[in-house]
Amino acid sequence: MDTPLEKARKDPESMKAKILTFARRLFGEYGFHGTTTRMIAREVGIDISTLHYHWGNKKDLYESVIIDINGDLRQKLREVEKIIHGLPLGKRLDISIDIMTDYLFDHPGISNLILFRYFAKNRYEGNLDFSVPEFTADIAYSMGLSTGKKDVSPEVMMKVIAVMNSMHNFVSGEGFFRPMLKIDRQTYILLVKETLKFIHIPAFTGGGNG
Amino acid sequence: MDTPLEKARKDPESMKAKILTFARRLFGEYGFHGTTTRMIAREVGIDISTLHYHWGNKKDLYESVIIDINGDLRQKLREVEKIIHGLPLGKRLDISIDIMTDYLFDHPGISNLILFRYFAKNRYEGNLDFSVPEFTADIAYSMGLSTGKKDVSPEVMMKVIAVMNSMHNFVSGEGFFRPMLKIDRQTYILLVKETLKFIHIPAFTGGGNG
DNA sequence: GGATAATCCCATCAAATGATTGAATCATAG
DNA sequence: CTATGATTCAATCATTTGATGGGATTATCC
Repeated sequence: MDTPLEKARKDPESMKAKILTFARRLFGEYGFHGTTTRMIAREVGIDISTLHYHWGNKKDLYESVIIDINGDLRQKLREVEKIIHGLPLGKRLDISIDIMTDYLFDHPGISNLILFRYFAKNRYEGNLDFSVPEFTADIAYSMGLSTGKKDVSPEVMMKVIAVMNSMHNFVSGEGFFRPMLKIDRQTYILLVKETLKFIHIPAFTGGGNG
Repeated sequence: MDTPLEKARKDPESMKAKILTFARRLFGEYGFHGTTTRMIAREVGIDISTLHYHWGNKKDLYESVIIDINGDLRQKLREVEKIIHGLPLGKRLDISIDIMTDYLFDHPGISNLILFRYFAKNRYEGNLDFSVPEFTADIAYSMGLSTGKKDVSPEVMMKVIAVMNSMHNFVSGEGFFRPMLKIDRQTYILLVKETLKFIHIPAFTGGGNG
């Protein structure tokens, strides 16, 4: 018995998948309360009742979106982990920043929704999310800041959070920062990578760059 | 002829000021669409009509909150600028991080609302905000990254944004990160300062710490 | 082809939400 | 005290919003 989310993943052309895609974008842009089921339905080009038919209520759809982006992010992090494995720390950071920045700019809903969950409350009951501590610990291990993926210290967790958040910030804040800087998208993405490397690499490599 | 905001500032005991205070907190926690006028009125302990009497419609109140936090932030930044003036860069960063972190933890609505404006869209028309580029340029000058407060390069603006955002992130994200790390508030604040210094000081001082 | 289930839309509902009206209350100057 | 204006609240409105029921349409299986 597949869940609606599993069905959607199996058939990306299905109505379920289409709704999920637009829901991700809109929830990411406007937040949970800022997005109406009618907005989502209108974007997809369907009736609200069709939306409810496929995904139940709004909260269920939202939670499916969250689970979905966590899945995507987990997969991408594993991919990056394989690529950088064994390289020196400076190089690991350099490559991770390049790959993850490109990926997040291509999938802005991920950064948007992650930040929303960090900073905004829902008026309805919030479900606990175990993905963030899991990811954070994994990255700490992958960066060589921890000897294992368990019992990572708060100090190290904070450093990893700082790195990840600065990426999400620039990706999700593009709509605000880019008009402010009056630069085009290509330049902005390049500048984001440069800035991230400028800020983070010295901290973890002791001033050197490799 | 005073605007409602000016009246509220003159008399912090007034109903206008009281409403503004609760509105700041709630808009910061739940965002524009996540906050209802009834939620604000209930917190203040008044009727919705009283709220509308003092502040007009919801959007006007929200914009007053934004102008208000910008004023507070501008004042605090000037204060910090005076304190760190003339010190070496590493020391300037060290002290700025201490003071601003304490200040923002004492006034969490500021970080919350700033981040909301960066990352979330409103369904209603967004008004341009000229405070952010202004503040950013001022900080760039204050950090010695720019020779003047005008014509600050995008590269430098990005670096300043990265520093400010990492502070706002930890302040605004306390409700998410602190339970995750299972540490008390005091420890968290200390850890935030340490992490911010660990990340940012090496980048701007070339590896040294003074 | 015909039965069956899945998918979709029109019409509609109930609750939530932003906002207003008009009457009551309070403060204060004359 | 009393008239005037400022402030507050109860009641109410119009719209938005989440959600559903029932019928139409389409796909699928036998």
